[in-house]
Amino acid sequence: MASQTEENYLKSLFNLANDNNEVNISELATQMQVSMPTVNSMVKTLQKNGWLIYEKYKPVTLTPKGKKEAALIIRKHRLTEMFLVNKMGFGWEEVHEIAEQVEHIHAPKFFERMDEMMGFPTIDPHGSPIPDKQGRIQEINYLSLSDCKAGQTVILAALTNSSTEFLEFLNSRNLSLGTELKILSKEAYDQSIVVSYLDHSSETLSEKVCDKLLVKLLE
Amino acid sequence: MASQTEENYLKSLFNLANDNNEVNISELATQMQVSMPTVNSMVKTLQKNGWLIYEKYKPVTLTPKGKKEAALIIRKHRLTEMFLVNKMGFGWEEVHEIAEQVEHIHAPKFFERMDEMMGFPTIDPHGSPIPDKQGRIQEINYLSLSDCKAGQTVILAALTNSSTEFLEFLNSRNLSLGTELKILSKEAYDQSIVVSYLDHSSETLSEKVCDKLLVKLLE
DNA sequence: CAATTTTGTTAGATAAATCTAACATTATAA
DNA sequence: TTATAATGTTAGATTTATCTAACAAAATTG
Ligand SMILES: [Mn+2]
Ligand SMILES: [Mn+2]
Ligand SMILES: [Mn+2]
Ligand SMILES: [Mn+2]
Repeated sequence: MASQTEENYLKSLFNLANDNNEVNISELATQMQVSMPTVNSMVKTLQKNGWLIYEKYKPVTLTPKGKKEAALIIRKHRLTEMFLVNKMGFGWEEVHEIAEQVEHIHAPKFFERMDEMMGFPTIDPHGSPIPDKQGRIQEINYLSLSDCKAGQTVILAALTNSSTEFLEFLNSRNLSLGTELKILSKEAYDQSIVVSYLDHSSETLSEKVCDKLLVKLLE
Repeated sequence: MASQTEENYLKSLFNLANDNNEVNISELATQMQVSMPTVNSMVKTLQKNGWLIYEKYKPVTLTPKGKKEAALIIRKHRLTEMFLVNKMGFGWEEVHEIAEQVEHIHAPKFFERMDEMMGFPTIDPHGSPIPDKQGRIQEINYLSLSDCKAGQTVILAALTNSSTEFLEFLNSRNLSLGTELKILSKEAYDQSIVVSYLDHSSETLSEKVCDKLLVKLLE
């Protein structure tokens, strides 16, 4: 069984993996907020325990076992976030920190009950997919709002970043998942987009914001 | 902030404390399932951090700060157990192991929401009192079923032991908190008691079982 | 009270997870 | 293509939580 520390490394490895499933030591060090020697020694441990493949001076790669374990921790994280929002009344900006701790609890029934009580949700409160019990993730290909054009109507479906600050910004504008946005115009100079939704007849969203909003095109 | 390990020591210290608030190193070692030298070194650490008073060859004593911290961890444990039973449909025999992990989560709002959702319960699923937010415990003086006499009617209110095995024994006899028991007779030889309750017209409970059943006398 | 048992301490070792300083390799760029 | 920068490794130290072996103090008992 992976330690809590190892579990956090596995999650980061899973999230950082590129198209070749590779992760560099330096990226991992940055992500985990530890020094490179710490990562170097940890990847040796993780390899010894069968979670990843490591060769000197090469990027590391999760084994299938490591990938599944990571996905199952992410499953616990996202189920917890959804439970906190749907069953306990938390805001989507409050749940990440709590889930970061709850994800390490070893009690399959606890998470199965959450899952059942919520009717087996497939996405978390930020629109990210919840891996299934086998650790499989259904990847959905949303469009970034930045790539949309004036005249289109879209539905806010997910976020590429779920920091508390960004979520609080969205709260301040009454933006939540499922909101239908009409794109009124797009400014060529700074790529900002003007949208209307609900009782907001005209709201300007900067490129920085639009990049982080994933949407479904209506039709 | 106490480490998870320190938190578990604080809980054990709280539970083992005698009338003079003292705990012996050997008791603590047994309870924590570690060696005496391990406890010896840990109590020095706990003293250094202000959780207890330690003098060579003397039993240790929690400081008020240590006592409060312990009570607040026990509060999280018992709130969790109650939440698992009342809001998530777990049996009273399934919740201790999960609560043992959840009690270490640092997220005051999480436990406050549980508390709110349950309407501020004062006892856990095994009848033990839930300390308040200040770490104060309301001690209730129940009677042991062993000390009751034939002819008396009592209500099962709490347990002195909540091991899974004992809880499963109680389940098998349909005994749960709140059950009204009529004491039909008491065997002088082995102190066993014959009771009737619900649709059980005559059930014999050994002294070993009666010792662990805490009851309220009806009038 | 002296012998024995129980309880507690010290010393020294180990494993996990981290660090800094120094060095090595690989990648980038002048 | 060599100098420089970026990335990665090694060595050695630290902290936390644990252990066993050896010893010391306190309590119990004959
Ligand atoms: Mn999250
Ligand atoms: Mn985590
Ligand atoms: Mn319990
Ligand atoms: Mn615990």
